Amino acid sequence: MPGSDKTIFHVDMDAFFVSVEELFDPSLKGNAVVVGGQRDERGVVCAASYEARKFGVHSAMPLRTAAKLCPHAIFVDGHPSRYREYSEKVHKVLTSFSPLVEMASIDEAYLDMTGTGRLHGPPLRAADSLQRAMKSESNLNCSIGIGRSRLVAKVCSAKAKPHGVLWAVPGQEANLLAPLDVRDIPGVGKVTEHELHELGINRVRDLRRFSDEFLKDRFGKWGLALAGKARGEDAGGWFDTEVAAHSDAKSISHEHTYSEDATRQEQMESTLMRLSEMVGRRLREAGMHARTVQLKLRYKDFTTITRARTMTHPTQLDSEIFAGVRDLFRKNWRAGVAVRLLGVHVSSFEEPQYQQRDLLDDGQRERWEHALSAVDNLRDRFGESSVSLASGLCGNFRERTQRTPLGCRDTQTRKPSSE
DNA sequence: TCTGGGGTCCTAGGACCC
DNA sequence: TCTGGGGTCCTAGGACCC
Repeated sequence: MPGSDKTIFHVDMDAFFVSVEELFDPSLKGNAVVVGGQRDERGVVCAASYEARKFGVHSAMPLRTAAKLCPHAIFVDGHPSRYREYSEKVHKVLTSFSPLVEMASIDEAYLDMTGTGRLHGPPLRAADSLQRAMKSESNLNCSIGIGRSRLVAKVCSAKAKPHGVLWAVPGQEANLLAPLDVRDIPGVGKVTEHELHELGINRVRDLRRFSDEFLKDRFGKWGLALAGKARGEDAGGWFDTEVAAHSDAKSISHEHTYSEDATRQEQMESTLMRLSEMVGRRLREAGMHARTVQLKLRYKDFTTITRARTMTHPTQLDSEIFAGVRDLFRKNWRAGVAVRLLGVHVSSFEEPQYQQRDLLDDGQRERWEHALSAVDNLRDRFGESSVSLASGLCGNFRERTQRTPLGCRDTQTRKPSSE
């Protein structure tokens, strides 16, 4: 009988965003609640309470659709900092059960519980203790799936919701998966589901009619993984089941969808400036430097393009990120066509090589990075509007900055200086 | 029903080099 | 000069997840 001898827990918080919001406003409890924005806004549902789900509301659905399906729902804006705060509490509870905890996202985690029997008892008892500890220490409910692979554990936690526990007994994985819809396999989305249906594959058991070779030819590398998943294996087979602390980020991005499509170049470039500042700040906080900057541009009709540029040296400076995306924007925006969304994305993180190149230039760069970090700190302590950078100081563009009462910026980019 | 924002991973093609 | 093959880097797009 194949399989690892590991015991993996997948812990998934129940309606996480909604539950956190309820802690801050108990009057929400028991009601249909939609987190993500107001009922008439351009946006989608971030999370819905179980009461709202009864009316067909689910995440990623347009807010306006949710409002039609469930008119009595209470619409609440999201609060990312609250979710991060509670995510840390969750993480703390989990690490008291196993040293091997991998946060897979803000509200779910894998635990390697192998060999914890003497401390926590058999899997079901350990899961029960964990749920109780979670409730008493974070005030939140969670569901737990238990299996010999991450995949099986995750499928089980989904089936256990809400506030349940499901254990896939070793050796029974394939039988447990067989009757499930292929869509229940993590990684099978709308498109893959459709392609599988065309082959007559609707349930996981149908996958067994096809050889690994056939699935590989048809779906590439993914097909092979899929064949394994039907047996309950992780992507690299039974021996790939590792739970590891989270690896470093590979990209950082910020994007903005206008409440009304934009058509003015100055307006869009000021948005790109703001997004560049947000990205630069994240880089400085993480102590990272990026070599590739990318612009994302979505037109009114939803057609979307991305344009990237890789530089010779990595940066964390707002001005260099902005100079890159502004140039990409000017070269690629079809002038006059209304724009719905703009995004700034950086990747290819590398250590800067200060000594290697032009010493003068890089000495100046390093001083600028320190100066900007200092600005970040001041803004943290005294508010966003406490520091503004004078014209010309930010690099090869001039700006005049005004702040609205909300603290939002309206930056006008004027005549660029010579480049 | 009129479609967010933050990520990860994969594929495919072209440039370039040996 | 009629024309291989492998490797790496880069770009663009897309599927998928929460």
